[in-house]
Amino acid sequence: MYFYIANFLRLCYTICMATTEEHLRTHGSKATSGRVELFEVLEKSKIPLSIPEIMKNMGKKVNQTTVYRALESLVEAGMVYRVDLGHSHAHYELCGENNHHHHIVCKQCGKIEDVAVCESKELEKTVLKKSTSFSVIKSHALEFFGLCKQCVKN
Amino acid sequence: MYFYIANFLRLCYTICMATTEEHLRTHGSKATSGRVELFEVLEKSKIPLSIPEIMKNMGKKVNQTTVYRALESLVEAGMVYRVDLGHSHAHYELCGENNHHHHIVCKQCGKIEDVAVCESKELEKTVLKKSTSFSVIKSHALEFFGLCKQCVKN
DNA sequence: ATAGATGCAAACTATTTGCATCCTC
DNA sequence: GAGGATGCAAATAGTTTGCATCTAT
Repeated sequence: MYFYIANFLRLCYTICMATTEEHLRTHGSKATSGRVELFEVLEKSKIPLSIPEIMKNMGKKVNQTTVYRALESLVEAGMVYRVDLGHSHAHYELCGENNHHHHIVCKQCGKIEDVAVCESKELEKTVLKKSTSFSVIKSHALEFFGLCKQCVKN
Repeated sequence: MYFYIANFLRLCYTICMATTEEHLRTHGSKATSGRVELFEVLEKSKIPLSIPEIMKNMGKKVNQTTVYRALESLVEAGMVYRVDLGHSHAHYELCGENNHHHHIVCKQCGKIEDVAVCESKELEKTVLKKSTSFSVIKSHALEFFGLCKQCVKN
């Protein structure tokens, strides 16, 4: 019985690894153990992570420079978003297939919540129509800043 | 004749200074010569400026720390916006009374254009409705990234 | 075999802090 | 006169670069 469960789990793991690795390769990145793990750290997180947070969440010790460079190439390959949350450092987040979203950040405690609202297509069309010197929009950033219920109470 | 023009210009200058100074004071900031000039540098610029750009545009030499601190208090007082354009440093821009707007940035050449599009009120309402843990929205950031016509050609 | 990925050291850039002095109100 | 504003020096944080070595394809 335990044998079968173990086997099943191993299978899951193999499949999961395979898809992550495949995903990296199809986007022109080498599937090194470091990048696979970096990818999975981002995958597990519900909110955008800073560089130190990413490094903390990786089991294996990785060099900071390597993380910067890996993220840079993942961003360029369109697998990762770089998010600016008004702190003076970047946060990173996986580009989900169908979960394009934005964020709302508490100015007091820093809490981050995902926001599903986005009429991106509409917005981008309007912007291009109004713009005099731009003809292509590749992406956009939309973040809200406010107070969470907890902080409003206090 | 020239005398009258000169006088007129002096009057304009005086009025302008007076309003800038008054503006600073009513927002709880002291109207020092440095802050007045910082304010006017931002006022003259059509696009958000970085710290080095601001310092370059100020006639008087000012310390970088002072600029950081002045901007910090102007942002807190709600007179200035801090804008993140995907570079790894902040840009600053005056909050106009009735010209709330956003930006589109060229990924290739860095060109910045203002974008008038914004259904802020609508958006913020929707966001609050959907959010589980937030009840107040103070502000939002919306920037577009793409390619300007010039860069598309090349 | 080769091009990309990594680690280390060091440079560079961005931002913050402490303290003494100055200036506006 | 008091408290905010400034300048200087130095610390801290964030990011980038060069180079030698390693590794996935």
